Amino acid sequence: MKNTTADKQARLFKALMHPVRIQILEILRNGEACVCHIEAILGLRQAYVSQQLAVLRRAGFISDRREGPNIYYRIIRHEVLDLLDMARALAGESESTLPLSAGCSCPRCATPIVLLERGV
Amino acid sequence: MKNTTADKQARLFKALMHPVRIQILEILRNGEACVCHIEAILGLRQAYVSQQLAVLRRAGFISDRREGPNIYYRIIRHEVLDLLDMARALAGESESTLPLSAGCSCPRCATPIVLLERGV
DNA sequence: CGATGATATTCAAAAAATCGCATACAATAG
DNA sequence: CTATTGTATGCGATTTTTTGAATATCATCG
Repeated sequence: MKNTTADKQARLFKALMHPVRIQILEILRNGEACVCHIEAILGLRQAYVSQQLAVLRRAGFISDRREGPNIYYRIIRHEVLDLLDMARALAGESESTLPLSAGCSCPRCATPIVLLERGV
Repeated sequence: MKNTTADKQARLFKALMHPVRIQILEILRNGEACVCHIEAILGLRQAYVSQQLAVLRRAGFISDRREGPNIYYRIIRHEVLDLLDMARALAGESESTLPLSAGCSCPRCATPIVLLERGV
């Protein structure tokens, strides 16, 4: 595998060239989320979401953390969000219309908002 | 073809996911260039360069202008250079090492530098 | 221990991108 | 008009990506 500057740049863009991966990053923009959460928001199968998460992980954009049976993903290279913003502007879109909440069964979603706000 | 915000963003990244196209944009960063020029700098065949230029043109990043037998390409969405810069930074590279001059037979290249500087 | 729920990985088929070759086209020279 | 030069496009073989289905793993509960 070649490793010029252009190759490295191309690999980053390659990881972003898929709408589902872009939507996943938009979800993670608001903070950690478990797979079941992403699955519920996007209406996609678990295995498929896991695959796309793996691509983003290999690209170095996100990382994961296990909490009991759930695995929470988060963005570790926040610059990638700037890339998304810039591309959105170039595409002539002002907002990314994405449902950000979803009813999934992970403990975080199951916990009433009131308690979350109290930091419980 | 779907047309959500994420789809549009993905199409832009798709046009940038190839090292040769990134290198072409880096060449055009310095101003107009004809196909023979790009061909000479990158050491690629003419038909191949034309194909990559077509992808960049369809993505709306560049435009062309005919001058006699030569066709000069230029960037029309300069924001794309910001995307390249940002990706380069994310890749941990500070400079794009790219030969910017080349000996090709187009009138512009054939004109001695001295004359170009005088605006001839 | 076995069962269950959450997630990851593997495999294969379908779709798309890459890239070389041949050819078409436009402009100029003769 | 014909030949030549600079460029574009069409076609096909190869490679890569996508996507679903099946399976594996890992933590927890009983």
